[in-house]
Amino acid sequence: MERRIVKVALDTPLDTAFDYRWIKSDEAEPIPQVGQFVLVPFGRREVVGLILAVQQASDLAEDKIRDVIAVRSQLAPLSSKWLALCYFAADYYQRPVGEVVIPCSPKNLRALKNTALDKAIKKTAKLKAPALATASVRPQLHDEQEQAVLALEADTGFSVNLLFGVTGSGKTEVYLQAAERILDRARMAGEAAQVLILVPEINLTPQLEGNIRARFPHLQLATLHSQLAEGERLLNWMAAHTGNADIVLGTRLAVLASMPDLKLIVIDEEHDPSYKQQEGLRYSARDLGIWRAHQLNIPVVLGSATPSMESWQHAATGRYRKLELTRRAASNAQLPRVSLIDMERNKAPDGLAEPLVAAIKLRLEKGEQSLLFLNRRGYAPVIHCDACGWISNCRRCTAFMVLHKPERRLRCHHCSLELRIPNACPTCGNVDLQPLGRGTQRVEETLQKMFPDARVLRIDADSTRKKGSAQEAFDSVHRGDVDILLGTQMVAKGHDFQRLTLVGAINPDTALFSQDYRAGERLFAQLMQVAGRAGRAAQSAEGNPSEVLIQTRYPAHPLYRALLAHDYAGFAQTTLEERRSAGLPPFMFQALLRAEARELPLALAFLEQARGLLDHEGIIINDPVPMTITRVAGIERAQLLVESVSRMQLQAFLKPWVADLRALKSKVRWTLEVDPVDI
DNA sequence: AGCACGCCGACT
DNA sequence: GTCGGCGTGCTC
Repeated sequence: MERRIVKVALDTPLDTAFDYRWIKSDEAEPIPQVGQFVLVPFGRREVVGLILAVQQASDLAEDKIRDVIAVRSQLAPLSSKWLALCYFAADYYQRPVGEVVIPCSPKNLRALKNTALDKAIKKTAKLKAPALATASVRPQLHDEQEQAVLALEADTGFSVNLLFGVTGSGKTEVYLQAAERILDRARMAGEAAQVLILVPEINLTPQLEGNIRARFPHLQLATLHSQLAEGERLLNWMAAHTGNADIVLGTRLAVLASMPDLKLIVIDEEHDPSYKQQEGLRYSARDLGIWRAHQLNIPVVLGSATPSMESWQHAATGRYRKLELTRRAASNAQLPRVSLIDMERNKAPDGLAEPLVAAIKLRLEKGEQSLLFLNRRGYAPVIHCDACGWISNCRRCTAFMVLHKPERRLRCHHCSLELRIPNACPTCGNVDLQPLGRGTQRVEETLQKMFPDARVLRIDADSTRKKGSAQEAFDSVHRGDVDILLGTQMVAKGHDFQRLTLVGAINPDTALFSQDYRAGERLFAQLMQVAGRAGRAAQSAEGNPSEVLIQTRYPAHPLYRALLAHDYAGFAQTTLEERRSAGLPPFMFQALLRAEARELPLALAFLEQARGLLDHEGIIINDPVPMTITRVAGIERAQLLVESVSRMQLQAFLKPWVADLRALKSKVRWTLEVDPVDI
C-alpha cells in the first residue's frame, strides 16, 4: 500500500511544519506533491494547510501522527518559485511560513467540498482565450511617457524603476502601455505572460479596474483584495494561478498571488502606508514586490508623486532607475497654485480664516466645487470643564474620548468605548462642558451655518460606515450634487473631480511636530495628493488655475515652502539629510519588539530581559520605553527598538533572538515588527 | 491563534 | 444550584 508522510504548513504561530499520514485509498489517487493544499485535522478543528515536503517516514511516533483528510490534487501545485517567495517573507519578517502561505490563499479551499472546487476549476478553464492583438484605443503618449514606456519595454531582466510624476502626469498610462507591450511581445514570441498591478486601497480599484477593462477588452483581468466575496476570490485567485489572468490588479495581499508567467510588477503610489500590513505577518508589499521581481528577473515599476525616502534614496544612488514625468498629461491642465494662510495674522474663530471663506464663496458663485481637508473625524477631539479642569479621558486608554455630536456620544477612537455625552461635569457638576478643537463634524456645522444654501457633504469613516456608502458619496460629488466636500484623508485619494477648483487644508500643522519622524513625509504626500484633486481636467471657468489654500501657523516651515514651489526633490533632500544625521531610515535598519501586559512594569521587565538575551555586535538595542499611547483597552504597551546600519547584520541578529524570545515562554504578549513604519 | 479544560463569583 | 470569567496547556 502506498503511504507517505507529508509535512504541512498551517496558519498558526507555532513555528513548525506538522507531519500527517497519507495512504492511497484507490488506484486512481495520485501521490501528494509539494505545493498542494491539504485538509487536515488539527486539534479539534479541520484546517487547510500546504504541503512543504513529502517523505517516506517521520521522526514522530506513529500514534502521534494523524491522517490527511483530503489532498486538493485537482489544483496544480504552487510553484517552487512561489514557495521560495513565501519562505523568504516568513524568514525576513520572522514568522512561520504557514502564516504566509495560508492567509494569502482562498479560504474556500477548505470550505468547499471537492465538487465546488471542481466547479471553480471548470469555470476558470472556460475563460475565453484572448483573441490576438484586437485593436484598442491607445491614447497618444507625450514624450516623457513614451521614454518611460520604452525604457521598461527594453528591460529584459530585473530592474527597479521609480516612475516619479505629479498627480495627473499620466503615470497610469505608462503602466498600461508598458503592460500592453510586454504582454504583446510575449504573445508574439509564443510565450505566456502576466502583469501584476498593486494599488493601495480598495476604493481606488473600481476606477482603475474599469479603465483597464475598457482599454484591454481582449485581456483577462482578475482583481484580488480583501473585500472580495469568497467565491469570487477563489475564481480570481485561480485565474492568476492557472495563468488565465493576463493582468492581476490588487491590494497588498496580491503581491503573494500565484502567477506562473509573471513578467512585470507595477506598484502604484509606492509610498502609501497601506502597503504595510499592520497585523500578523507585518510585511511590506512594496518590498516583497521588489524581491519577487528580482527573483523572477523582471522589471518592477514604483509609481509616485511623492516617493518614499527609501525609494528616493535608492534612485539617488543609482540603485533604482528614475523615470520622470514633469508635467500634467492634459495639455491645458496646469499645476494648482498653492498659497498659505498665516493663522497668526488671520482670525478664525470657527476654524476657517477669512481668505479661505472668501475663496469658497467665490466657487459657490461660479458653480464650482471646493474640497476641504481635515484629518480629524468627530465634532471635537475632546470636551472639558472650565470650572474644574475635567477633561474627557478614556478610562481604558491614554487617549481622549472624542465628541461625536450627531450621535450624541463620546467615543474613544482607540478602544471603541462609547458613552453618552454627560449632561454635567462628572467631577464638579458644572453643566457647561466645552468642546475643544475641531473635527469634520464641527466644520460641517460651521459651513452649513455660513453657507445655508450650499450643498455640503462630509466624507469620513463615520459618514461611510455602511457598505457602498462611500462610493455613493463620491458619485454624488462627481454628479455635481455637492458644492463643498469636506473630509479626512479618505477624500485625498484617487478620485478626480472635474469641477473642483479649490482645495483647502484646514489644520495640517498637527503633523509638523509629531513624535513620528515620518509624519512630515506623510503630510507632504497627503497635501500633494489632496492638491492633486483640484484642476485635474482644466482650470476654472475664468481660465484661472485651481487654487490650494493651506491654513498654518508656521508659514515659514520648510515643508510648506517646498510645497508652495511644488518642490518634492528639495523636500526629499532636506529630509534625507536630517535622516542621515539623526541615524534614521533609510540609513538605518530597524526592528521593533512590542510587549503588552496588564501592568506596565511587566511589559518593561520583559523587554529588559529580551535586551539581555544575546550578544549583539553591530546592533544597537535601545532602552525599553512605554509606547506613546501607553494604554489601549486597559492593556499597557511598551517597546524596544533594535537597529543596525546593515540589514544583513540585523537579520542575522533577529533570527536567534526570536528563537530565544519564544523559548522564554513569557506570559507577556509580544510581537516583533521588522522595518516598522509607525514608531 | 483557536479551542478545550478547570476552578471561583453573580445570576435565572 | 448553573453561566461565565480568563489562566493554562495542547495542537503532527
